[in-house]
Amino acid sequence: MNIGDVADRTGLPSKTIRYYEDIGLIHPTRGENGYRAFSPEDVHKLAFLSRSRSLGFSIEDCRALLQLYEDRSRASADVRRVAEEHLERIEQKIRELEGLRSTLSHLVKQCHGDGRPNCPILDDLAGTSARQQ
Amino acid sequence: MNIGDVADRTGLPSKTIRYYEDIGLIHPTRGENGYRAFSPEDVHKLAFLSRSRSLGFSIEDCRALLQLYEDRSRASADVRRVAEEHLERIEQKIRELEGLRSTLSHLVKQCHGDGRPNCPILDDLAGTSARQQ
DNA sequence: ATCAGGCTTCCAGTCACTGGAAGGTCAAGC
DNA sequence: GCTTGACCTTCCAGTGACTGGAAGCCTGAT
Repeated sequence: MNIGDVADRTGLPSKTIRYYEDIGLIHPTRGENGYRAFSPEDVHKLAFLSRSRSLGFSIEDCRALLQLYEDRSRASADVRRVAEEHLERIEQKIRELEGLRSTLSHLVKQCHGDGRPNCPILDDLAGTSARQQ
Repeated sequence: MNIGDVADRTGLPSKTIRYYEDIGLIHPTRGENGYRAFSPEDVHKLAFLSRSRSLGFSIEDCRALLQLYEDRSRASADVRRVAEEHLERIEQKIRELEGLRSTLSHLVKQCHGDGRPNCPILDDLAGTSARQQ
């Protein structure tokens, strides 16, 4: 299968698929014309990568997960650990963003947002007012 | 004031301060020895940038906010719009991450995480099981 | 024969820094 | 005066995960 068809099937752009080959995630063979020739396993791996990336796993996590997937004797605890660490990073990020949201929404509410120059948001940024949160 | 003192005062690394000069956010003068000489206004601007960045504003947002801050005749509505757009991006990001958290925590809960190879997480990634969410 | 569209490689750019190398400057101590 | 160590300078390269674009080959249809 050519790269365009694989792109259509997996939802990954051709550019991304070439990039995944560059960094050694997949190893498609080549036809006589120099085109990449993707096997069903290649397509399957790419679908795996597409799903993993859409869940926010880093490329290196994806590499590890793919290796675990291909390792018939792996322990599910290994996979679970990767997923749990990722989940913790996501939860940490959510907490950070919620803090920002709280501060920003306070500031936005305080700003009358009319044509006058006085602005509590700028006052906060400049440190000329007591900080929210 | 030398860059190291400014770094201590603003909490920004020296490298970052030099970078902010490179991209035209600040314009410190130079002493005879070639060292940057930071005025109190420079320090104030850097503190403004430090605070804005810590609230997650992009560098380009910061540039706009700094310009608004220095513009005595600006309308607070302009500032408010920048902040509101940023707030919306943050809320969007939180929603995305909450979706990921939900999917991942389902998967992690389903995985017994012992030494056996059977693993619902990999099954999901490989598309061999019905998807969560 | 020609043309559109798909394929190839390679290079540069994104964002906001960060690390490191190579070298100039300064203040203190001997 | 000399050394030492902590500063400061510039410049280049790397981060993550692509993305855009240029230049050129290949294929299938008209």
